[in-house]
Amino acid sequence: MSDEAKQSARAAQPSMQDVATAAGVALGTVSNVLNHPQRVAESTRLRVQQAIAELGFVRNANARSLAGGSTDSIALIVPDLGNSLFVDMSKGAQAEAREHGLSLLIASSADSLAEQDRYLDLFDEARTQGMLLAPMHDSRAGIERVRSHGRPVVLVNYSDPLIECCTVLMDNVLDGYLAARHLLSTGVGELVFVAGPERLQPVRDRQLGATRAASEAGVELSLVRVDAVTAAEGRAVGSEHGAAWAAAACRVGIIASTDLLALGILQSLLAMPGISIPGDVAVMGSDGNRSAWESPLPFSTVEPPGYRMGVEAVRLLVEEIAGASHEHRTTVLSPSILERESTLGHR
Amino acid sequence: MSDEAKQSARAAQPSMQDVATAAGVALGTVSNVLNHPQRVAESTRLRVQQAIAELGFVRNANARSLAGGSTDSIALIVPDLGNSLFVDMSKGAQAEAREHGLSLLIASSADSLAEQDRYLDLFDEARTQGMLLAPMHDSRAGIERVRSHGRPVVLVNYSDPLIECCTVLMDNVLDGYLAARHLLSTGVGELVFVAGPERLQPVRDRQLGATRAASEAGVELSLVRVDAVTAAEGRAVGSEHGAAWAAAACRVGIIASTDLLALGILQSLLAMPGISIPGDVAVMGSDGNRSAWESPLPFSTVEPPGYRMGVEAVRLLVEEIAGASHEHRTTVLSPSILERESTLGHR
DNA sequence: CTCGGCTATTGAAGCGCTTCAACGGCGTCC
DNA sequence: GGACGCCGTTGAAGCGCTTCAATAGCCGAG
Repeated sequence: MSDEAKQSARAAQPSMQDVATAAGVALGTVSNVLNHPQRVAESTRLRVQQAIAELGFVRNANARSLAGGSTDSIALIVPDLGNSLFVDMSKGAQAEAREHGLSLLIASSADSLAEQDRYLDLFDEARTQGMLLAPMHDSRAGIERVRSHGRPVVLVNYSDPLIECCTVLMDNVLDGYLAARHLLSTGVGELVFVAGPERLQPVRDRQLGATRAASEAGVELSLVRVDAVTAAEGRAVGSEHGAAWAAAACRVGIIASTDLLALGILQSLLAMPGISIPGDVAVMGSDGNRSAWESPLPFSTVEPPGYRMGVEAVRLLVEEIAGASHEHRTTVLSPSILERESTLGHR
Repeated sequence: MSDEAKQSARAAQPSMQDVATAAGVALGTVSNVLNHPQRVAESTRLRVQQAIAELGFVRNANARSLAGGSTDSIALIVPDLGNSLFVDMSKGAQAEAREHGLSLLIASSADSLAEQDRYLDLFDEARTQGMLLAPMHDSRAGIERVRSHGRPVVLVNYSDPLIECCTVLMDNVLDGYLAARHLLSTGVGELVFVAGPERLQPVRDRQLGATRAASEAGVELSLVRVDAVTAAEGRAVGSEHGAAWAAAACRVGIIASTDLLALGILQSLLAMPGISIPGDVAVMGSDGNRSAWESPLPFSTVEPPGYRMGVEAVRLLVEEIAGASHEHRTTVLSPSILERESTLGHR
């Protein structure tokens, strides 16, 4: 039997018909054993199950969903698994998917729009029940394409007012607001917001929140704009402005629009002699990206509710899949502040 | 047309037959347009393509692979996407998969054997070309099941001498060896290895390497064993032994068998007054897990070659898929040392 | 002893696609 | 001008499964 099993495996895998023949029953009975066991007499069921085991039969999911008309998987496409937000999100999504008896397939578009489109199409063709997408900028065409095929898409972490679908966001305005409030509470007299490219919506929102907090407190907030939210850009900013910040009349609070920027800024500031952190300059990140935490000095940041975003996104998707009368909704979750050495230790 | 498209999307998606009818050609011709365009006259091709666009036709990948007999995707199953090793691995695997025209599906078993089995079966039933598995301990049954169905599996990061298949490993003995050598080079006179549970092969190997380096240098290496490789256990170890380490006659070098342990140890040591790091005690991690880098003091560690492991694993898998005469191989890649403040700054 | 009403099983009709033998039209060559 | 070959196209036969109407077998009620 071992030989026999091995041989049949080497060649083509055994089909349901093979199982039926081996068990001396009809094809439909095998199907019933698998899908409606209560319809089958116990003796028959046992015989079929034994045949299945002996032949090493594996259901063909492709044929199954062809005949049955649907699959039980959903997909999550994220731009970068290196960002811990998306890892947390995938964990939440997976847990919630299993609650609903769905399997979650994860794909990373590696920050490439082309790759994102490839996966959208792949999952579209695979007839998944629906998709969760943490879209890149300019994803509209791909999203609309999938949606127009009747396949629901829930957006996560990024919204597009022109796309009409369920969305799960974190409150990036609050993110910036909390970051600024935290810095202000440590006694800084001046704020600097290091912004990324205009097109990055989360970054824009954080700026808005920070600005609001600053004006509420009557503190000046100045702006530094960079072309990319990377550690390298952060280092450049630090080198360029570090001396001026340290020389300011009052203590300066820096809000980096992402943790990678914060990392770079800290790296360069710490390399400059005579600047005390957080004495002269206090620095905050604002997206809780753990892969930026390889820092010479642990820095404060704002943590996004990644896990809950994943959970909520699956809930919305499941509702839309089931829903005859579904109305698109947007869920907004709040981030939380994470205080560390780059801002504390002084008043 | 917009209405029409929307309607057909709401209901069932259009099939190839629908396209054929719309374009006034036979079913087979549509298939040819999609799969062998050069066989079709240009005028016909254009007509068909237009019909496809108008109907919003999407190939059904399930039917396709049923009829065609194969898919073009492979899967990667990892225990935890929170560990940056597996994130790097998935990036490498994805890049290499695309080189070969394959799509990579990623699944996380969330450290649950049951979940790992679920995904093994899911991908088995989905008739993927093969799987990459970073197995959990005790995975043999599931792996053998999939392999016995004729579906190749490549193991990553963990080997099992009882399972006969291609494997990609990092050299954990070298990992421990490098860590110990690095500490010795900074002038420690005594080494401590903080080991995890016996059953964790990588941890055992690191201990072996560290032991070897210690004996080569004629330095004593003592052992502390913990039940789990977590930050909490690390803190417990630090609290228990910290004072003794600091009081030792010579400078002590601590090798934690994982970065999470190192993190915990550092957290507790730094909370104890009067201990200088790396003056009295130097601490190293040894698996380069970036999610443990939220450390009060950046620590040295050994970085695994995650990306290259992903690439190599896909290569082996592709070879086995293609290979009539395939011989199982094991590729071993070397880690590299990462020096930071927890060990440097003193001689 | 018959018949209605069960339950367990069967067989066939698709699901949407790929593949391939067969076909028809047309230009070529002798 | 007829035979030949070629290219573009067709139609049908599956791929492995689900579903469902139809059937067979069985029991108890009449």
